[in-house]
Amino acid sequence: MPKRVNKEAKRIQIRQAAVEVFATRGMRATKMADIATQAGIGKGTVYEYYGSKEEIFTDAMLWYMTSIEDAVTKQISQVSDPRAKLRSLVWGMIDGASTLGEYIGIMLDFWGEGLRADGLGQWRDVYQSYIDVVDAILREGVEKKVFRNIDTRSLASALIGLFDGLIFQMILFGPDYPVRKTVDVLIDSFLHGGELNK
Amino acid sequence: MPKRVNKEAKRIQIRQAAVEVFATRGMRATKMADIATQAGIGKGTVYEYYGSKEEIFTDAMLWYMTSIEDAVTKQISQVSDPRAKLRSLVWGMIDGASTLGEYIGIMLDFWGEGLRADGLGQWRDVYQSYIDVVDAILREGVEKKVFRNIDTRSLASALIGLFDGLIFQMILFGPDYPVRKTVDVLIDSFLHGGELNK
Amino acid sequence: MPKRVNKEAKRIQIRQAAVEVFATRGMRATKMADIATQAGIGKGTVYEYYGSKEEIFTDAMLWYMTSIEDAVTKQISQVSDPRAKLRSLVWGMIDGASTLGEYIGIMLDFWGEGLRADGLGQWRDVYQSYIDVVDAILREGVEKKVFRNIDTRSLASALIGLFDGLIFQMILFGPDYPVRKTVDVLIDSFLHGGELNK
Amino acid sequence: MPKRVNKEAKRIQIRQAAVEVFATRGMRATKMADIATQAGIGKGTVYEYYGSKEEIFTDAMLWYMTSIEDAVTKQISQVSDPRAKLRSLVWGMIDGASTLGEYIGIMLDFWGEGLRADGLGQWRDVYQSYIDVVDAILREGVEKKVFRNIDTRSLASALIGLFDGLIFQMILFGPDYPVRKTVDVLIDSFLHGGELNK
DNA sequence: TATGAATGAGCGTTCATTCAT
DNA sequence: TATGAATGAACGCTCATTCAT
Repeated sequence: MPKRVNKEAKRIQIRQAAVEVFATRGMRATKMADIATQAGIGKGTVYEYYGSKEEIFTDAMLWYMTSIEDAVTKQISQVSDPRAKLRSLVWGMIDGASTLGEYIGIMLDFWGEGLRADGLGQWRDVYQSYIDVVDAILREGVEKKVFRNIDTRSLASALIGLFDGLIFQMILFGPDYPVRKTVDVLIDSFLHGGELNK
Repeated sequence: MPKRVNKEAKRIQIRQAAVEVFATRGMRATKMADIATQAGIGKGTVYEYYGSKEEIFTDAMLWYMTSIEDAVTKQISQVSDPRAKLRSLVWGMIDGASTLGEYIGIMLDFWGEGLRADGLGQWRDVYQSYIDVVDAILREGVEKKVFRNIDTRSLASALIGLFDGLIFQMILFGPDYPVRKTVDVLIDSFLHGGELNK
Repeated sequence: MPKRVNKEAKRIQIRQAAVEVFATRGMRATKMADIATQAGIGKGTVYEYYGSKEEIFTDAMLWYMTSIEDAVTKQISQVSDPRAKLRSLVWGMIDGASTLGEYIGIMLDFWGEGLRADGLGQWRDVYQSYIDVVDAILREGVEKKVFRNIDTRSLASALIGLFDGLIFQMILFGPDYPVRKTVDVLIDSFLHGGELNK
Repeated sequence: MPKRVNKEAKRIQIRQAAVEVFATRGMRATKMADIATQAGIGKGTVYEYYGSKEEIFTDAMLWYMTSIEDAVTKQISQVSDPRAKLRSLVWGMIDGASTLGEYIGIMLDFWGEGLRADGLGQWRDVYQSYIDVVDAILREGVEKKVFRNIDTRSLASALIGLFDGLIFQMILFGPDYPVRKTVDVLIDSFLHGGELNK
């Protein structure tokens, strides 16, 4: 009988290795040999679990995005007040990305490569799903008369966009970039308005 | 030095051609031959004006970002009220990107490739410059007591991030994405606050 | 030695599976995995019975050629008249190939691959054996004064060559190719001569 | 200005190199690097003239077959008697192949690879063309009452098949194989019939 | 100066074979 | 004995860059 392996576990092992090298060197500069080496297996073995480099990339992307979404969902489930939920949401996203910490650079490739080719559909689904989560919170807030009667869908979209933009600057300016302060300021501005008096 | 002028004109011609193909196919999928063809010159000639594909890419990136900044600066110089300036600023960014319209896909590569390699420094400068412009507007508003006493630097950073995020969604969701409405809602939320009563 | 029998039976099972996939996809395009799957056994098991893909191929080739030879021998043993024997011979070859019917495409690989590498010797032996059979018939005919005093060896070689050429055209032109008519015409021409009067 | 090259001449140079290595090692065992080396050029240069290995192979095949056809056509144009034409035809084919002499082994690949994939159509055309030429000679002989009223089409097909079979044996048995005698015997048998008396 | 023919390092992928179980 | 997971040598093809003209 042949060696028994946990196929799924090995896929994860490879994906993990891939995320590490993708994050460091970028998708294009990452060679299959790099992934194999990082995973501690032979080059050919990678192809027993993934059909192509592209497939690994897509899988890594989905896993990463889903991980963040999970972190977010977990965060917001612990509070009930829409205002707190909103804060919690943004923090969840940031923390989700930060937990995956050193791999955050992989987002660059998600943005750069993920939209080319056929990945667009899945990518759109992931984003739509993000937006839906935020939208739900905002609508709850409006219903509970905690938020003004805003266009929740647009605002949700904007908040997700904001999140991406911040991630980008985290990467651009490095670990010294004060994400947390920036986020706090922004949420505060949103909640209380920036205008002095009207 | 009439030659000098021609030299510069040809560089621009090449850069323009490069932007077009980069935007359509993406940096990695763009071959030097494509750029040469688009520019209507020989493949070898490109190397008389640029040392490498990388150099063309960086130049295109800088030109694109600067173009947007110019559009913004022009927009905001026409109004004086900080609130109007803020709106004008965001609109300027969106319009800047929209004027460059069909090339917006190039942003994906700027994010994906621009930060790898040595372009990071210049990239940071460009962003810092963007943030400075926004910061100036916000500080002016605070000084004029139009805005609350907010952390202008953080907010400026956040607004720039928001802009990037929206550009991304414009690309992701295609021409049907309602950028303008989203932007309006967000600015409105910022100015007047989302919370119902305080 | 009951194991011996099983061993042999499995070799045949594998060879049969190999012939099927070789005929369909061709030797080079056939993967060891295909043969294993077709044989309903594991990939590694194949190596318990054959040392290499090359070895399977050679074995399949020899079996196929021998099968045809057997069909021929059987056919001609049923008649005694040299003329009838000659017809019977050619028909035997054609039928032998046709009985193996759908696998006829495998001949392409026998011709294309069989002569490279070290298979040449065995290949020569097989053909020599074919030629000897035909030669015997012709010599018998000459001795019985049924055929003219021809160079039987050369003619035998030519007839075998003819057979190969027809097989090739059967493959090339597909099932619509009228082998039987062509063969009839040829044998008739040989027996009665093509020239009108001498 | 760039170096001026005779594109067509270089294609021929590459094809020639390809024929040499294909004949020696076989199509599958021939590496693009081998062809390049043989042609005295760089590996990448080959791709300036041919899109793929497959394309080179097809081109070589067509050229080879056409060369033989040309030799045949030339041969038979020099005689007028159908009997002489028939002899001349077969000799033309053999000589055509022999002139291309040491490359005759390439026929193995033509048979083995040429029928797989999409080469089938062209291959069929080439053969049909061969058969047409032979058919014309035979029909002329029948019309001139030199040959019996035979099925010329079938016989033409058979003669072409015979040719292939002989080529095969030339390869199989090597330079000592007496092609010429075999051919002579066969043509003689055809013209005068093998049967002693009727 | 302008060109495009030439180049070869480099990489994704395949698959026959091995071997631990 | 039987298996299939693991492997890495091998190869077709790409394309940025060079340089002879």
